[in-house]
Amino acid sequence: MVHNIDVAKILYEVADLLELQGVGFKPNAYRNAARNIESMTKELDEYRKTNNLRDIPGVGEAIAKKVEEILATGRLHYLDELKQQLPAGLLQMVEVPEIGPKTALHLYKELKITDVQELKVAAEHHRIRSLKGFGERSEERILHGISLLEKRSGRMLLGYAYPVAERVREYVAEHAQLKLISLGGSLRRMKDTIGDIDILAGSNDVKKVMDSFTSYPEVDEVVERGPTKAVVRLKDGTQVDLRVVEEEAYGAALQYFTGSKDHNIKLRSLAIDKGWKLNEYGLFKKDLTEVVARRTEEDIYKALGLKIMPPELREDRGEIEASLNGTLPNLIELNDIKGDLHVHTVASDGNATMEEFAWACKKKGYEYLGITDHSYGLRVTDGLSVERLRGNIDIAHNVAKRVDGLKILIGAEVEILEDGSLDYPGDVLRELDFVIGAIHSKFNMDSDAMTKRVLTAISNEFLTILAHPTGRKLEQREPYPIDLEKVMLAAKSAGVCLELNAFPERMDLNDVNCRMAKEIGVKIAIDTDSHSIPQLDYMFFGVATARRGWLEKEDVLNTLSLKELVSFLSA
DNA sequence: GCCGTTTTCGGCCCGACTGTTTTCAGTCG
Repeated sequence: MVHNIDVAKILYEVADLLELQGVGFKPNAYRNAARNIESMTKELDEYRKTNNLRDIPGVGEAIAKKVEEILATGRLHYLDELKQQLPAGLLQMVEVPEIGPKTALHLYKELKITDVQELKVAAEHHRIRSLKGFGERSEERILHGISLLEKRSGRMLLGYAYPVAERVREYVAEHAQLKLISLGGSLRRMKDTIGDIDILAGSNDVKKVMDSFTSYPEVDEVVERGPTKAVVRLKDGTQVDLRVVEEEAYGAALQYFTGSKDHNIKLRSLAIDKGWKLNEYGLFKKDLTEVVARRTEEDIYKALGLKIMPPELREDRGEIEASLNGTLPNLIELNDIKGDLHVHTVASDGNATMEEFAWACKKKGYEYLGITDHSYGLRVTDGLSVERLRGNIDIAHNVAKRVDGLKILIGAEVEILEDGSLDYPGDVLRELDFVIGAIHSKFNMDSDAMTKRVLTAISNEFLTILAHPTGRKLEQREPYPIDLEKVMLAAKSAGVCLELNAFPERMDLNDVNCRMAKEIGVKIAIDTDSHSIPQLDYMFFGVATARRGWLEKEDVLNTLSLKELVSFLSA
């Protein structure tokens, strides 16, 4: 089966190639369609049975036809044609910072440069400076860009970028004595991966802010410094952008720099409908003489007839429409979480004891903690034999005597074997408070087989939670092929929960899949999969991802009180 | 290529910064 994400991928590629050819507007049309398809909560294959593909925003006659072809064949003839018209290496050239589609095409036409390697040689031999519009500095920049590209290993994970960004923000706040300073961009929207760090400051002393920023001890290179904007690169390669606006316009700027781009475009068209104009300095009457709103984000949204919405929702996935008709979700908050149901102790591959975890969770104000060491089948993690698993139960009894006010639930993260059976026999599983099932091996089964494997596990009467349901590892491993909709429908009728695993590399289910789960009506358990005490804090990012998936408190298992949870588990 | 209650053509978000230029094109977000 062809998944939505495969269709989107092809459409994105078409967009990139068209852009390279200098075609105007079409690339955006393809990208828009791809984005909307990517964020759909129903598979296209299913969707088109009851709807017209053209009902999808951004999909018209031409793209609908192409989507049909992709769904039928998994390929797109048009894309193959485009690929033949230009060398594939040009797409990589565009990845080099400072090289865009115009430059790449120009270099190809004038100097027959077809990939990054040839670009590097040409710059080193000073063959580029002879072109009109290029000079010595251009060659330096290109070489610098290539070296950065070689060093750069994709996007940063939210869980790791966030603390880095917070440290910069706090440093500048302290040194420039700022009150108005915030993270912006995809980091503020809590996307699971981050391209660079955006920080926004509101101050009427720009120089002081800029100086503080560029003097941050971790800064390796000041890439750019203008009157309102500076860009630095930290020693670890992270790029940080800072914008400074006057205090009066902070709200408008924060709204603008939080994005997303598509969210902002839609807001701007709302402004245009009212005869206004929206930019990072405020919401204005058309001739820019009169300010409608700009001091706070709330003012901006209110003036446009909207309720202010959490940054996590601002992806143009229906939040503006929901705000207009008063159906914005009341998103789950970190405080709603009453416990963590997926942690590994020293018994398997964790590095803290059950008691250490218990004290840490009690300190967080949790009501319960689920211990889930690995089962025997996962040897690399020193998975527990039945005997050692029973040892865990004894440990729990002892810890319970010392840590009062926190209920320890003994579970296990049990391997889902190739045939879908679980790694402990039923009479052992019966002794546990709950059971997490997970796949850690044999990832390369085809979609039908993998789906069947998971459906078999779901039909096991002892399974409580399906861990990291797609098996993806961000920047490392694609999700394994699986029919998630079938899995969710089965989980719903079996009363099994799906996990939102908050470990930064996993973040699985992702935001879009969480929303699909909500629509189908499957409960989500947000777990950290902690192997050490500090990792318990990943809950913050798990909740953020749940919020991006429009989840409310009642959609999440571990917002239940202990009493409610116990009754759920015994049902 | 898409879209629409200023609609079936003619728009398509908007501004900062840089380098190579004397007024702007390209990139980026």
